[in-house]
Amino acid sequence: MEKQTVTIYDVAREAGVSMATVSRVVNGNPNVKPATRKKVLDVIDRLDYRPNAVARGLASKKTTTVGVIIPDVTNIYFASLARGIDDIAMMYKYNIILTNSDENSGKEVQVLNTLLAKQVDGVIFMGNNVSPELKAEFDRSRTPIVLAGSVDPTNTQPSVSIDYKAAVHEGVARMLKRGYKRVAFVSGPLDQPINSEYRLAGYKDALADAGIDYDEQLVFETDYSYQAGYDLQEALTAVDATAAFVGDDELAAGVMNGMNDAGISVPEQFEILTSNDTKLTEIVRPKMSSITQPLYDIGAVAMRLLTKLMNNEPVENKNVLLPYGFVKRGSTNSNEV
Amino acid sequence: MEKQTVTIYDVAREAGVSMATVSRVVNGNPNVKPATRKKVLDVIDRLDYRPNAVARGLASKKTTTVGVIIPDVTNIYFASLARGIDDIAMMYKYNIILTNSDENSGKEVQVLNTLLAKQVDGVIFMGNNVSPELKAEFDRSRTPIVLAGSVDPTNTQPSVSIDYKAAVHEGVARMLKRGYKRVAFVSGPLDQPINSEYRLAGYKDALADAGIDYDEQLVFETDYSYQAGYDLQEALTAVDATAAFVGDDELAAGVMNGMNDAGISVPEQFEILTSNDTKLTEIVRPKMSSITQPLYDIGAVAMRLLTKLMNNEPVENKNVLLPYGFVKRGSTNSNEV
DNA sequence: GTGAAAGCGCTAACAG
DNA sequence: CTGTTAGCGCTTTCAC
Repeated sequence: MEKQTVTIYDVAREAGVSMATVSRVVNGNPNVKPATRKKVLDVIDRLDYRPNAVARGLASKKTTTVGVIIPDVTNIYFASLARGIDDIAMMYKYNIILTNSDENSGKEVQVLNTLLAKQVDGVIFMGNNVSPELKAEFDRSRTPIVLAGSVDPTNTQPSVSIDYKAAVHEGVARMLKRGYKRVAFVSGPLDQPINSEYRLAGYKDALADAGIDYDEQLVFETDYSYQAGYDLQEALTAVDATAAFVGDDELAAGVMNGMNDAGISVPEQFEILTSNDTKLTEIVRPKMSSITQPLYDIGAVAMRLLTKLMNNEPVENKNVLLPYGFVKRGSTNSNEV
Repeated sequence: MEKQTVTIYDVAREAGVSMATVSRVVNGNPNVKPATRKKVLDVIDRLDYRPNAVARGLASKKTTTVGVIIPDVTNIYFASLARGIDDIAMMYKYNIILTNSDENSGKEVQVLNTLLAKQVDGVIFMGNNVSPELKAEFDRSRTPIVLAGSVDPTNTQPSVSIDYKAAVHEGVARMLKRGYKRVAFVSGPLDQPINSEYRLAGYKDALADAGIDYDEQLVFETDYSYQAGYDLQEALTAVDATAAFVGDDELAAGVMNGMNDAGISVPEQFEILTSNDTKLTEIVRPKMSSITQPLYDIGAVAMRLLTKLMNNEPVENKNVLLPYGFVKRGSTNSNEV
């Protein structure tokens, strides 16, 4: 498996200079006479020399690669963040080692360890449940780790996300204000803080504001799949829900299709407000009203934050909250979302 | 940036053995007395030693990481393949460096080079247009490279995909047989061989079989976006197309929604057959009939093939074609797809 | 079964 | 502006 044949020695010899000089021109060190620089560059070109990044990493203790832990690339929400991450990473000359975790705590810990073993300069973690073991690893690591589109209630780790609680609070409040008294809350697993401590909390706040009693029957905990949403129709109608806030777009699309297919038309007989404003919201019919959030930017800003951390640059705010908003589309009735 | 503090020396000293022995136990070399193995393992555990993969890579010339070039993670089709790739990679203890190329030839070449500089053990390339420059890099590289869900007409590179030409041929033939004489062909850029030399060729074959003249007016070349499909409605009706084969699901969703929103109902007045059978086909209304292909498996098999190539294992067939099929859903009329 | 020693290819002082 | 010299942390013969 000869991947690399020509080394820095070869070009040094060919160019009649020392390897230190070759290293300098390769690294753009200005302390090289233009003439010798050109000479070296020519040899590099002729020999098709390509610096071995592994050797470089060993000597410099920097690999210019960052690890990215993602629940599932196949989920458009996370994929959108990943795209933002990769673009900024590339901009700053970093590469990304991407690994799917399936939100499995054991896998997350294991994956983090192999990333650290590979000496990544930093890691971006996406996932909604930072288990105690994972948290312990985070704390132990001297490598910067930032959370993207994810929250850890302890707020002890750098992160980039939106104010989920406030967003849901406001979104549900708007539905309530329009007279929907039986607004269901549909989300992924409630053992994920993002669902329980943020979204559900926001939902409860909205209820409280409106003077409506919290009814546990209206809370539906499922997994994030389309099918799970689709299958919710019966349960939803059984409790006379007339609207729903849903924590994930694919899940919401399932709920909507399930309702419509059962003859309960959205939005006339049932309103839906979803959470992530992914392109899915535009593709389904009716289009879904949604909380809006800058998906790409969450990833991009997280990566940018990470670059600062990796370079020990000062960071004013380690827990950045990006702005959210609302779009009114076909799954809700009012003309003000 | 002290990422790593304890080295193999430390554990060797602590355990009272040589670093060679530590290396042996770490690598599962059987030539170590159980007693010393245990002793070493204990120290490793106590010191929380984690082998430095970079040093390992330099010494062994293997990094256990493979590069993956993907057009865009945000595209559900490619993301599905990527998931298959990562799962199998993980199974074989490899990690993935993922980079988006946007199908930009210059970027692809550049990205491939940085991957090779990072000494990846292999690379998986997804992309539908292997430019001459890229091809030259492929040929020059001694690192195995396999194409996944992509084709290179020269068939000179290992690859895993389906028989696009035959699939389209058969799909269009079925529509034709049902009396749709004006079947449009909608695809991404025709400078991509997958669209011109495979899909369009299959379309033409079907036409020829049915004794229908090829009408260039029915061929629509766009980009792969939802919006591009949506905007096609006028052009499609202008040429009296009564059905369409579409080369991408998101694009197809656009075409379908564009038609329906314009009052031309699918499938009653316009049939649509799409290509990738991603989950999008189930989420839209009506659901879309599609060519089926084992997305996850294409990625998985490609990665498996790559592992063999990386280990110099014999490979019977370097260009594997996985089976395709058809699903009849709501966007076509017949009861036999 | 275990140790000593020579690199892997490059960066980073330190001289000059 | 350029060369010398140590390593970086680990794998891998080659002896014993």
